[in-house]
Amino acid sequence: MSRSVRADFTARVLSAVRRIPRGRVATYGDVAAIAGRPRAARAVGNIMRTCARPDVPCHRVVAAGGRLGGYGGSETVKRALLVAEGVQFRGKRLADLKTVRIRHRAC
DNA sequence: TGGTTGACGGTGG
DNA sequence: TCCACCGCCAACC
Repeated sequence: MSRSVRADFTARVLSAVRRIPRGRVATYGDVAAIAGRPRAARAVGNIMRTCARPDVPCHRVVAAGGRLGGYGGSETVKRALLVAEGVQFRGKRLADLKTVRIRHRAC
């Protein structure tokens, strides 16, 4: 049972990341919340690392505060991908997180 | 089955 | 604004 729950959580996480539109981003916490585990941001990072599937735009998932996070240490690549999608940066952080951040809570 | 790891979040100094 | 500590959760050995 627990395994099914985790598998479902993982599936929801992948699905949530896949739904992030181009030019937008989401924090690990947001993805975790959408998947049903608001406090599983760390687990989301692990899922991203273990799965790392091409159909999952993991580069659109950033850390809280507009920071990039890990991404294997090559944060430059991740930043370049986001910049290519129109996301503006201010140094190592997003220039406007609240603007590009997706909102799963519809108006 | 149990312990460790790690692409995090929030708070305090 | 930056660094360190603690808490949380899934994957891996």
